[in-house]
Amino acid sequence: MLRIMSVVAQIKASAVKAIASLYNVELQEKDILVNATKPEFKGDYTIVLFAFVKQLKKSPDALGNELGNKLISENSELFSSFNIIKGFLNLSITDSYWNHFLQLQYHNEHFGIQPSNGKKVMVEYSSPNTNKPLHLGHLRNNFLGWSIAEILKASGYEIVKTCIVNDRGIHICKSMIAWQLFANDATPESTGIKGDHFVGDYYVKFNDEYKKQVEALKATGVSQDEAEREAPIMKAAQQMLVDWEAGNAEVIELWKIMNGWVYNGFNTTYQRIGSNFDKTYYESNTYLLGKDLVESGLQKGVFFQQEDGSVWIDLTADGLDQKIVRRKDGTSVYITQDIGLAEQKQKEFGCDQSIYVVGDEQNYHFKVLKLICQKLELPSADQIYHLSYGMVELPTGKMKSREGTVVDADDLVDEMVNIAQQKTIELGKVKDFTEEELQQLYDTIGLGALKFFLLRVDPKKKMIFNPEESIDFHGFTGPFIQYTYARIKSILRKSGTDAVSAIDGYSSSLLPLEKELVILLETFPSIIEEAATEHDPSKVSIYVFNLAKTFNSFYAEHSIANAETESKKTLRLQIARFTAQVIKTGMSLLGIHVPERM
RNA sequence: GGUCCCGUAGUUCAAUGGAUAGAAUAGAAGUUUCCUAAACUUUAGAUACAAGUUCGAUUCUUGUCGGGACUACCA
Repeated sequence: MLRIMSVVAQIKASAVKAIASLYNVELQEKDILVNATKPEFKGDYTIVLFAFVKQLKKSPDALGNELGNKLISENSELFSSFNIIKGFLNLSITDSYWNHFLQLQYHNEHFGIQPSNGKKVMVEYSSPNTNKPLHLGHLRNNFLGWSIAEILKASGYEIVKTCIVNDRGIHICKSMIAWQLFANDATPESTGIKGDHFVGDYYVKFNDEYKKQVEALKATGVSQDEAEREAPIMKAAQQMLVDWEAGNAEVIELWKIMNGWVYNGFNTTYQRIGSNFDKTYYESNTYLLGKDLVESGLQKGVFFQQEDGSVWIDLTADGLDQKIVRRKDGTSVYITQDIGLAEQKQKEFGCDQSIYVVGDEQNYHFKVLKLICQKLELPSADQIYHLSYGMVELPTGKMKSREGTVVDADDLVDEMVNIAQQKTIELGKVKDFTEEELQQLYDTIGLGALKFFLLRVDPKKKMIFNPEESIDFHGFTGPFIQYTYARIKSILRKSGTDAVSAIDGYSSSLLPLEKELVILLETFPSIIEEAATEHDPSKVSIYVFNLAKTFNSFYAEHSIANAETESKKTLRLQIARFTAQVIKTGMSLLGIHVPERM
């Protein structure tokens, strides 16, 4: 595939060359700051001169003039003119360059997609517990994981998507106990309740009953602590965990049945939101991993043993605390499992990087995990990358299941799809669609709105979701971009896309909005690159929105089908087709579909 | 107590140390004989506070005030 250097890269390269020949000074391309020129000034791209004024011992104006003249004389096919304002060298790119670029790329369906670079990256995301259904936080996690995987794929990496299911532990036993006590053999089938919700309901029932028992005990005069320890239902759950670990057949059987219900529910949700994994790990299989590493760590002197037999690592020299890695009863803890799992993944897939999409509440955990792996000199150590994302919060603060303020994933998806349906019917533009096509359209729009809402924000930052106000379908939203796409496709259908052909000579001049669009389109590959290196899908979201917005202005200002001349019509059709292509690719990097009509 | 993160229009979000801090939404005023008005155009509105570094600070440093996370022999 033909790879063209981006305009910005060309500007940097030619500036380095010009400065070398003018002043005999060797600069690096990264030393040269090139920005898009602000709209109030003439030009397309701007070189900021201050950075090397001192080094070259020139006044900004003199430097700008000499550099500007040199650039134009050496690169006449690229630069048409320049001006200098207060230390900023504004460069205009020739229309013929933009035309040439457009002719080369407008029909390229893989524009922005890099060929394989031979490297493999693992992305772990979702990581649900099997005692309750998925919620809004899981959605952000899933969409981020999916999008990062797509963005890295587009950057040339091979991707392995994994999920670790937390399917064992006291919380699962709580649901199981409550089911035994209160269900009277009810099942998701008998009640018609989705499996994960069904099991989640018993988890809630457990907590209700537990609370009652604690209160009852306290009424008899025991302390809060003791009541919490002695509540019969809690003791039953703890006993069940012991039985599970001992392999008690009856308990294991029930555990399998209830987890099966939950997996059915999860699968429905994953399918609905378009998420999947290449490999799913289950903690019931991995929780014993890492034990042997504790032994070797002890021998290497990385870990130390306390008198009670528990094993620790001292990270105080690294500014962290002491951390336990094996309990006194010999069982391993969460972090030990994670060390073992990291090694397991490494052996199984041999990836160059392993990305964990996990909330920022676990920043400390991953810092410790990486550090321990490094101290143990494990091959997996340097591949660990924690893609830490902020929590989704309500205006009132954190979502709390105990207070019933959790926004359920299935409910939210349903709500979004319903709104999409309602608005589509109101507008009445697709009355000829079949029922199946309509359902698909509602899903596309509803999920598009939801995914875009969660992916338009910098992943590192926490974000606020207000359940009182539904997610918007206007403005900086998924449906806005989908609508722009559908509009373009409509134009192309009416004109016949095959009619688009090369225009004569690359000489036709571009109107401001035409040029703005071509310039934006040209930056798409570098946006993907930036999103990949920063692990930040919001870069793509913002870009695609700006592209759609610019196209809509263009569309309102200039007619495509009834353009002034035939060559203008061809040019605009090419721009429109190219824009649609980039919107489609960009949205696919976010896991969002675009409709042909809406 | 310790470690870390965050304070930008009424609200939700942008801004690799660069020009007059961008958008969206809510507000005000407009646009439909013509390619989809889920659109377009115009308008008003913000860097918590105080010092410092710099030609230049939302961005870097320090302090103050406010908010949050983590600091489990839970996962």
